Amino acid sequence: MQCAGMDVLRIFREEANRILRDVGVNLGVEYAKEGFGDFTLPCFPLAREMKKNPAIIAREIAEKLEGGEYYHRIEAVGPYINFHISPKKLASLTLDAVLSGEIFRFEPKGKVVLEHTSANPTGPLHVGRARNPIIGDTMARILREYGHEVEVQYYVNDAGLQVATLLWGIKNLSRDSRYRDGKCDHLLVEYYQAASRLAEEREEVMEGIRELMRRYEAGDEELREFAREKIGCMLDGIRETLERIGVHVDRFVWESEFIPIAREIAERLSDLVEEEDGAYYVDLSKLGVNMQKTKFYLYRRDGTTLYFLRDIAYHIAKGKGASYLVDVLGEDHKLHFQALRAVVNHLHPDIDMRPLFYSFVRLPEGKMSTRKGLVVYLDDLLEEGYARALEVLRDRNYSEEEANSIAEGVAISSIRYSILNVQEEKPITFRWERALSFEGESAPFIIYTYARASSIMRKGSWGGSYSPDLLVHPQEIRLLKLMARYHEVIRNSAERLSPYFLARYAYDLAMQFNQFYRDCPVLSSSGELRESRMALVEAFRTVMRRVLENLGLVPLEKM
RNA sequence: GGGCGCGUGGCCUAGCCAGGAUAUGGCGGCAGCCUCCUAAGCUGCAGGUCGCGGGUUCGAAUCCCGCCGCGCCCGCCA
Repeated sequence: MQCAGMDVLRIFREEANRILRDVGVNLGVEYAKEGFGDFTLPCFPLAREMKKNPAIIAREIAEKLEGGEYYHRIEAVGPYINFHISPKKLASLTLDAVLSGEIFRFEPKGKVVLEHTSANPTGPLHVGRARNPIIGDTMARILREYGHEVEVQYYVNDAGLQVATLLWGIKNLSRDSRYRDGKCDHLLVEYYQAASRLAEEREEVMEGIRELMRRYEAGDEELREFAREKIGCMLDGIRETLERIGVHVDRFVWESEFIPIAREIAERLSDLVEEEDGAYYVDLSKLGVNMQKTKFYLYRRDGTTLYFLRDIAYHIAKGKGASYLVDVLGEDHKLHFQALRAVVNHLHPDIDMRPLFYSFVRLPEGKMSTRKGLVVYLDDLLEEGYARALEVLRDRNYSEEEANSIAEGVAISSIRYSILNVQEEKPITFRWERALSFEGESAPFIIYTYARASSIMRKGSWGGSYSPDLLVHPQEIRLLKLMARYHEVIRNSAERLSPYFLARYAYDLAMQFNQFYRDCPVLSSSGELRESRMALVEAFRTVMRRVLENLGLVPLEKM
C-alpha cells in the first residue's frame, strides 16, 4: 500500500500502460467513451509513424496483449484498442480502499493561506457576492482534503473610503433602526446608503469623510475605538450569515494593521515609484510587464495610503511560511491582481500567488446594487429556502424539531450547490426557482440518495463481509467505477483550483446510485449477494458523505 | 477605443486545459411508474446550424486567426 493513499483508478490505468509497454508501445491510455470499455488507446499517432492503417495496427497490437487479473478483455475496435476492467478486481480494490478509508488519504502538503469574501463591512452579504464565500469555503475544504494545511482569512477593509463613509453616516445621521434581530449589518447599512448619497450630492460631506479617513490613518484613538466597535458589530452580522451557510473563517485580518508596514514597503519600491501632484504611484512598465495599465497609485496627494499599497503589504505578510496563497476574487479584480502579483514578486519572487476568479451573480434586471434597491440579501434567500423546504416536509411524519433541522440543511445545501454547480468563470443570473431548486441537478437530489442509502443500512444489518465476484450487475460496476475515481476528482479540483469538478462528481455519483437503487434490490436479496450489496451501499454512503462534507452540503440521514 | 472572460435545443448546463468513435445532463412541455429498500425518485417522447466565417489536421464543440453579441476592467474607489 502506498503512503499516498489509494488512487484506485490510477492503479488500473498504470497497469494498462504497463501491459502496453511490455509489447513495446509507449503511449498512455485515455478514458474511453461509455460503451467502449474503460480505457482506450487511439492508434492514429502510431499509424502516422508507421504509415499503416490504424485499424490494422490496433488489431495487431491487441492480439499480443494479456489482460491479467486487472482486465478481463482487451480488444481492437476499429482504430482503437479498448481495455475492459475486470469487475472482480474493481470491486475488491474499490471496496477495500473505501471501507478502510485508504481512498481518502492524501500525501501531506504545505500550508496554504486562502483569502475569500473580504467584503467591505458596510452592509449585509447579498447574493451578488455570495459566490465568493461559497466557492472560497469549498475550495478551502478541498485543499484540506488534498493534504494541505489551510488557513482561511477574511481581509477587513476598514481603512478605505467606503468604511469612512459608513462611520461618517453613523456619526452624523439618524435613522430609524427598524431592522430585524438587531443584526448590525442590516441595521447599519442604512447609514452607509444615506451617507453615500449625501457624499455624491454635497462636497462638504465628502470632505468630512476624507477628514475622517485622515484621522483614522493617523491613528486617532477615539476614532479607532469607535470604528472597532461599529465595524466589529457589522462583521458579527456578516459572520453569523457565513456560519449559517457553513462558511468558517479562521482569521479576520484588519487592513489598518498594515498601514505602518505598507509605508515601509513603499520605501523598498523606490526603484518603481514616481510622483505626480504630490501623489505617488508605481510604474510597472519598469518591470517590463505587458499590461494595458502600468500606473498604480500607492499614496493619495494628502499622504494617505491606497488599497493597492496596503494589499501589497498584506500579501507579503501572508506569503511568509505559506507554500502558496489563494485569492478568491471577482472578475473585476483581474487587473488589480495582475499588478499586485507583479509588485509582490518583484520584492519576493518566492511568494506564489494564485487567483480563483469568478463572474458575478446578477439579477434579471441587471447588476445587483444595494443603493438602487436591486438586491437580494443572503439572509433572505436562506429564510425563503428554509420556508420552502418546510413546505415540502409538511405532509411527512417528522417531528417539528426534525423537520426544522432537515429544512435548514436543505436550504443551506441548495444555495451552496446552485453556486458550486456552475463553472466559476461563467456568469449566473439569479432566479429564485434556480437557487432554491429541490429537483434535478440540485443538492436535495444528491442528499436524497445519501438518505436512501442510509435508510437501507439502518434497516438491514450488515455483517461486514462481501464477495467481490458477486457484484457483476452493470449498475453495480458503474457505481464502483465512479467511486474509484474519488482520488482523481479531488486532485483535479485542488490543482485546478475549481470546486466545480467536485460538484459535478457529487451529481454523477448520486445519479449512478439512483440507477443502482432501481435495478439492484438490496434488502430483499439474500445470502452473500445481500451482504455484498450492503457493502456497496455502505461504501457509497462513505464516499458520498465525504463528498458532501467537502462541498459543505449537509448529509441528512433522513429527509 | 484597448485588455480579459463568456456565447452549446424555449431556458440552464457538461464536454474545451492534454483534438478522436453516436454532443452530457437538468428545467419547462407531453405520456407513463408508488401491493416493491423514502416518488425531493424512475421510465419514455418531442426539441441542437456546438455565435458566424476562415485555417491547422486523417479528424475540430475542443487548437489558431478574424468578426459579431454579452459581461467585467481600463479611478489619487475597493
